[in-house]
Amino acid sequence: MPKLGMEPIRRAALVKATIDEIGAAGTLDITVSRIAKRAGMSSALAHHYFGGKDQIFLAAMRHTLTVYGAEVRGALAMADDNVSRLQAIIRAGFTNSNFRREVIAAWLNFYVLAQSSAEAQRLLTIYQRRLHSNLVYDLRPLIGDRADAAAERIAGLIDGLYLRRGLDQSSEMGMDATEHVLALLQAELKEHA
Amino acid sequence: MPKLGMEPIRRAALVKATIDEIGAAGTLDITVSRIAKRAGMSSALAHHYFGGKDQIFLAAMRHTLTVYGAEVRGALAMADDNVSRLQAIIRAGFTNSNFRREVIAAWLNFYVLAQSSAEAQRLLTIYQRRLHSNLVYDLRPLIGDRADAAAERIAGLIDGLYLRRGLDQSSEMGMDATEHVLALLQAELKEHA
DNA sequence: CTTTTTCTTGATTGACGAGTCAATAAAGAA
DNA sequence: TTCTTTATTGACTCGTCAATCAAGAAAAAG
Repeated sequence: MPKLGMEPIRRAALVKATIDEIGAAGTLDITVSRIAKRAGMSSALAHHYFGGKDQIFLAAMRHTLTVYGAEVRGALAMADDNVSRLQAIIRAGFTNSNFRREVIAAWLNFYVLAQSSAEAQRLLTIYQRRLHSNLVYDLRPLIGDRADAAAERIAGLIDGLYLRRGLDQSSEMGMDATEHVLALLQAELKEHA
Repeated sequence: MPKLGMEPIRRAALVKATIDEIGAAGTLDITVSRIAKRAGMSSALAHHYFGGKDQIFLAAMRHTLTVYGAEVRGALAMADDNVSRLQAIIRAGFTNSNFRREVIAAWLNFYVLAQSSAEAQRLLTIYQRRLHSNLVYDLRPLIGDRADAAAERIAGLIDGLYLRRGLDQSSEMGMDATEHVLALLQAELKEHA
């Protein structure tokens, strides 16, 4: 019973199913059939809309990065001064939604994928650059020349703590990760005085 | 022409070949046959000595962690006071050998593997705990109660910068990563005063 | 009401890969 | 020498999976 305009619906369902499947398996070693079944359609249809497994993965990756980007933008919109904007950026990285199993699995696997896929590499670089430039934008007025190096450290600590907390997804450790990065931020600001 | 006592030699060759193959592919999605061919033997022999693909991966992971551990211990042996020991630990994470393509690929993939393999998870936890306790050991005499939180931040920054630098293995960025973590160390120490 | 477009899948193909096994060969033990 | 242990592989099994395709079914267009 073909309703028209199915394409965007199917694509969205496949992207979600892909992320869930990655989360369930912990790997990119999952089959198109399982993704399609989870999304409620045949594997042939998945191929029809995406063309191949690789493109399904890349779509899932784009989606993950888009969601993260939207979260950051949302948090930034509610902050006015430089310091609270910086705090918002930091907090956005450690929200509960970012600590769901599937999201963690997706990020880890995308890092791996970036080693063999130029497009994945590109997407990840965009994420890194955006985070860096967001940080520099608000750090510069506060600490001037030190902004770049400080941003490098803060971004590194965000990624590193996310990696460490993601591994043993034990309870709510996103809390303390946030505190650690905020502490680093304060140290970077105080250093200037 | 079976010489006796081949087992350790074969195992070592397979472990090395596995890491190289992971580095070449960027993935754990590699075949036992290719590993075996790279190690100069038949795939049947690989199965004979390791029992299965999973165990080959775990052996490769153990080897990688062992090498890293040895590097740290070596660096620590040449330092006497607390501060230079801390600097040695930090530097050990960013040596050239840790930035070889295969080593980076191995680490990234082991993080992914830890999501689906209890044993891999265990090994990675050991690494994290050891790094943390090494840092605390030398931080405690310097900053007391602050040691634990500071160690968390330093370890997080080490992992995070390694992740970021490993992705775009552009030139010698291990240098600046080291500087960043050393800067954080100084900030943590100064904070105490 | 026929034609075209969109959507959908079952069946199939073609390839590949993990793990097994029987058989071979050498070295040492008895 | 004969027996046993260790090393080694080619061939094979069994399963899986990505990708293709021809065909069907429903909506929209004419």
